[in-house]
Parts: sequence; structure tokens; C-alpha cells
Amino acid sequence: MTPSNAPTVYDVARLAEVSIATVSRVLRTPDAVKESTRERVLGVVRELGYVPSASARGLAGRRTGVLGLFIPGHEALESPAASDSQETGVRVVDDREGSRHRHRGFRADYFDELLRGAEVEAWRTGHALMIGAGRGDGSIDDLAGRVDGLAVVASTASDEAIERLSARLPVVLLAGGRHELPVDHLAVDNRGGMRAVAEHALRSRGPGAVLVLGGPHDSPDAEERRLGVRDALEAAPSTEVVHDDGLFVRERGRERTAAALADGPLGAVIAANDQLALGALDALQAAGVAVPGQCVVTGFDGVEEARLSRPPLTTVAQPMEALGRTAVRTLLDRIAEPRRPCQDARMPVTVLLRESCPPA
Amino acid sequence: MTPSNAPTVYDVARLAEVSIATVSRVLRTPDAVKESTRERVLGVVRELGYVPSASARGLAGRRTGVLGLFIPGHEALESPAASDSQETGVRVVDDREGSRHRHRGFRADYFDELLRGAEVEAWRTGHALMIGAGRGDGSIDDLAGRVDGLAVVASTASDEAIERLSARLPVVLLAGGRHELPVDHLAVDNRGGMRAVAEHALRSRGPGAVLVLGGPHDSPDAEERRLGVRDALEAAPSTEVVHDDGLFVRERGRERTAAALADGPLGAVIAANDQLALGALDALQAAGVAVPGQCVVTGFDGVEEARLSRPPLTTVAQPMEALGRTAVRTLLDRIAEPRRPCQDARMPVTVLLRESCPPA
DNA sequence: GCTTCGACTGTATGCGCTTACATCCCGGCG
DNA sequence: CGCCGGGATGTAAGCGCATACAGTCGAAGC
Repeated sequence: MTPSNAPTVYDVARLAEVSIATVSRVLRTPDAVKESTRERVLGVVRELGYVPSASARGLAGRRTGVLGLFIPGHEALESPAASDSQETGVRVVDDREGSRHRHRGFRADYFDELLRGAEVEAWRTGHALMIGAGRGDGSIDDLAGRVDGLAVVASTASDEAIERLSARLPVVLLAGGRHELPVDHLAVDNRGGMRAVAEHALRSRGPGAVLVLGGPHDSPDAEERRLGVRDALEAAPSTEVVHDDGLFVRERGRERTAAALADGPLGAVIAANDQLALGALDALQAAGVAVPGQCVVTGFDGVEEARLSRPPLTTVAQPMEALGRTAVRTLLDRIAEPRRPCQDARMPVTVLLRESCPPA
Repeated sequence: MTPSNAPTVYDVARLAEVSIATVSRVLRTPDAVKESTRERVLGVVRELGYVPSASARGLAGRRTGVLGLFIPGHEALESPAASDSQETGVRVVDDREGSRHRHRGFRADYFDELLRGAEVEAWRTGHALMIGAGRGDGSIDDLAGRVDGLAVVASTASDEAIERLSARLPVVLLAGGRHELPVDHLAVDNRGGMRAVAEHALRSRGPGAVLVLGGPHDSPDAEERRLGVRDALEAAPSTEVVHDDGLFVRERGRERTAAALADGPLGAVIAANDQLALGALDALQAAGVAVPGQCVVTGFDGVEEARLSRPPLTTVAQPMEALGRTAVRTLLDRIAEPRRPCQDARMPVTVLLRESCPPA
């Protein structure tokens, strides 16, 4: 852990002329020690700059005081040599065209808040938080060996790994994931949120068909959102609807919207995520369709780009920060009460009405 | 660490009919074990879902395999009860005015990349990264007890704490900080970057005085940037210059720019950070001064807002990701060679030319 | 004056792992 | 045929701390 010096309880005990047990008590249960003794020990602690070893604490106490958060890794970042050039000097570039591609995509935008929420809650409860970025089951095992509980973003780790680890420590699965696994689940209200925004879109729509961009079939999130759309459509029976399910990417939204426009006018595009909706905006603009004048558009997720698009996108914001907090709280609850039945909580979402489908 | 079960080396050893030493060797130095034995042990490991305890490993091996990154805490976040309402259901809000205040400010924008760089580099070298957010010396001590080395953003921890901890483990100080401390330092080329951008501004300036917004006097960064401006001004002797040093905040930039305009026309505003420059843009716009037509403006830092302002701000981007990587590398170097003399490295910056002071 | 009790402190053990050192087993050598 | 060397494995000693348990001591109770 250190050059080799680094004082230990033994050093403190010797200088303070007490036993190591007393030193430990001063740090863990101060009230159990007479004040004069306590002051003497604390004095030595300060003098020596003593800091307890978390490893030893963890081993002796059977708990590390650390919670883990496992999120998807940044695939694009495995290009190491990129900015590796250590040359000194100042570079000057023309950045007017946005020529500098900020690679802060999904993660920065999305997990940053999750992380912050988890961190705040962990801190409030006297825990440290350790972040792991997914790159195979090896890395999650490593993380698992270091923490008292683990929050895992679904689809980041294999079912097998999650099941195996859940036998060893508390695990909470975030946002979708097979619910057969014997772990706590935490997700957002995909269905309710989608229903709400879809209802609004249907009310506000222009003449023409409704295009539903449903997202991939293997995504539990997409599945729930499709159900939300169905809920909304049931209240508007005689609507002409075009369905398309496919990847959660902008290109797909653009393509299918363009294709649908070729078949006739659209009055609304309801997309299962923001990328698809942004693609739809692209296609509508290219076709000269006014948004929201002729056609309204809605997305889901509440990513930053959706706020900055033209027009700004009506979408459903996921409460990422609250998710992070609740994940930590769920872990702590389970640590406190290991045999409690598995929870399956839903966090409420917020519909953000913006120009692409404005308030009535 | 767990409900109480969780297999240990002893369990694996028993089932594989070997000693715990052999189990340990299979995991740490596989080549030292006969292949048949190794396979047998690994089989049991998989079967049991065995994961080694990092605490025990850390204690026995005198190293945790974790590096720490200590960054400023999020002050604004200490408002816990805010989104604490657990009510279910979907909320709908009008977000057209940007009514949803995204609190992703300095940190998200700035430290996220630092974090990413550190994380990638740590991972590449088989280390985990633990993030600590500054809230007093207590929290940095806690972090220090858990890691093999610590990267600290300057001004996040007290000098006293840094000095104390540096006696215990390798510490690298990021971006400014008293260079008397016996630790490795890592910073960006404030002076060179500022000189480059200032030279460009002086070349491109319109008629009128040059306003230099120099930032606070107690900031080492600001001090270096002032020197950079001086360097640039030496090459343009007969320039009329107005200096102002003050807080790194937008309001200050706005005020002082307005005040300067009241005294006569400005041909350029050179600001020591982006907030000041954005404030200057505000004032120039309010006064009807065309940017860059009549007056050019430059900032420093490369925050996201600078890219989105109108006009987009010419600024100096700090290589945060590279900083993160290098910080980790510096720690590892020192861990490998504890008595090496202290380094004081500078990372190159990049001038981003945008509309507020475009390329010639 | 002796027991009782509680506040305080010391003794001793073990948490799960790594690693120096001892041991064992063989093939090869003199 | 005994000895040596080295590969493979076992033995045992901690790593730094928490904590159950066992004192110790003085004041209160009888």
C-alpha cells in the first residue's frame, strides 16, 4: 500500500501507551473510551498521520464499506495511442464546423447522472462507491470481490455472472433484465411514460398516419414502451398506424420515416427512444414537413441532444439520478435484511413537453 | 462482505484436494502449477463461483490494486429531499423555456473526461479506480486508506492533508497547487496556450483597446495565464490595454466589459477562462458591438457552453482525458520507483478557433 | 469490610489471502 | 547405488484490524 512505512495501529498504540484494541475503539466506538485516553490516542493519530487500512478493516469486519456500480464500458475508447502523443507545444485547430468530435455520447449523457445519484446516496450512508465499466465478466468479478453490494446496469453482464454473484453478495439490476433472476430489480415506468407521451401526441397530431418507431425486439425496455403505445392507441381506435421495430439508432428513424412519408402524409411520429425520434426529425425536415405544424414527434430517454435539436424534442426523461440513489438504498436495505423477498421497483418518469409536440 | 457464505480459498482447496497455497498460485502465478492440477482447481473455482476477497488480498499483498481520483464535490447536490418523492405515476411538464435546469455544470463537463482518461489507463494496467468527491479532509483520508496511489485535483484538499498523505502513499497533484509540496505535479500549459490564443486575438482585433480579464490573484492557473498574455503583448508594444483581475465568474466578465465599453471602444477581450469570456459576450451583445466584426473575444478551458454560445467562443481546450491518463501513469511510475525525484509535467493544450475570434 | 457491578482497558483470536521456506518426488549423474 | 537438483506442492507465518472475552479498579450496596 505504501513505500513500506505507513503507521499502523501498533505504532499508534505504542506511542499512546495503550493496547491496539483501545486504538481501534477510539476510531470505531469513541464513546466506549474514557475521554482523556481518547484525546491522547487521537493526538498520536494526528501526529503520525495515521490512516486505517481499508483492507485490514474489510477483512476483520467482513465488510468493505464500498458499494459497486457496474455500467457499460466505453467501446470506442479502446483506441489508446490516440491522444498519447506527449509532444509539448500548443496545437491550434479550426473548430468552427464542430470539427472536434466530442465523443461524449451515451455514457456521459446518461450514466453521469446515475453515477452522481448513487454517489451522493452512498456518501450519505457512509459508503464509498466504486465504478466498474463493463468489459467482460472478468471485470465484474473483480469488482464483486471488492464491494459489499453491486448495482448492475442490465445487459452489461451475463445472466450467468449475475446469478453467480448474487449468491455471494446483494445485487440490484437496473433498468430491465430477466426478472427470473433472484435479485432486486429497479426500472423506470416505461409503459406509463410511453402511454402518457403517446396520448399527448395522438391528441396533438396533424392529418395523416401515425408512425410508431418501436425499437428492437430483444430489448425489454422497448417491449414495455410498445405496450404503452398500445395503451394509448386503444383510446383512439380509428387511427391509421404504421409500425416499425428496429435498432435504436438515428439512421433507422430517418430511413423509416422517409419511407413512411413516401406512402402518404404523417401526422405524428412516436419513437421509442430519442435517437429514433431525432432521425424522424431529420427526415421530416428533409421532406419539408413542418414540425409541429403538420406532424408532431416524440422520443424517449431525455438525452441532451433532444434538448438541443431543432425543434427541441418532446420526450420522456428518465430519473437517472433518482435511479442511482434508489439503487444504493435498495442495496443497503438488502444488506440490512438479506432474506427479504426480491423487490421490483419502478421509478416514475417525467414527460418533457417541447416544441416538437408542444403543450395543448 | 456477504450474507456469510461466500466460498474462500479453503473451500476451493478442500474440494480440489490441494492446499490453499496451490489455489492461490493457480490464481496468481498459474505457470507455477502443473497443468492437471490447475485445471482441477479452476474447475472447482467455477463450480463454486469463487471470487477472491480484495480485502484479504490487499492485506496480504500490501497493495490494493486500486488507484484513487479525488475531485471537487458537488456542493449544489446536498439538497437530498429534492427528487426524493417516491410517488409513482407520470409527471408532465412544459420544458419549452428550458425550464428544466440541468445541473450538469462544471463537474460533468470537465471532470467527466478526466475520469474517463484515468479509468481507461487504470484498466489497461490492471487497476481499479476509485473516485472520491471532496467534502473535507475526512473523505480524502478515507480514500487514502483504500488505494495504492492518489491523484488529487488541486485545491480540493488542504496542503496539510496532501503533505500528510504523500508520506503514506504516492500522490499526484493535478492542475496547479503549491509546487513546494513534495509530490508529483501535473498541469496544462497555461502560459503557452494563453500566449497562443492571445497572439491570435491581437492579430485579429478590431480598433479600440484590448481588455484582459485576468482571473483571481490567488489562482496559480490564472497567474500563469496572465504571464501568457504578457508574452503575447510584448510582441505588440503599442497596444492600449485594460487589465482587470477578479473572480472566474460570468457576472464579472459582463460587468467589467460593460465598464470598459463605457470608456471607449474595445477591439478584443482576452479572458482567462470561459465564464469571463461568456460574460464579455453578454456585455458586447447588449452594447450592440459585433463579434467578431468589431471586437474579438477569447476564453480558456473549452467548456461545453463555450461551444454552444453565440457566437461560439474561441478558447483553449484542456486535454482532460490525457490529463487523467497521465495522472494514472505518473502514479504507477512512482509506485514502481518510489524514490524517483518529483516530476512537474505540463500537458499541451489546443486552441479552438471559433466564430468569436475566427482563423485569419 | 466484603461483595457486586459497571466503566474501562488489555489479551488473544481470526478474517482470507500471499509467500518464504520446507518437503517430497524423480530423473539423471558420478 | 547413493546423491543432487529442480519442479510441484505443502506448511506456516504473518498482513492490520475488529471484537469476544477476560481482567482491573473504584464506587456503591449490604
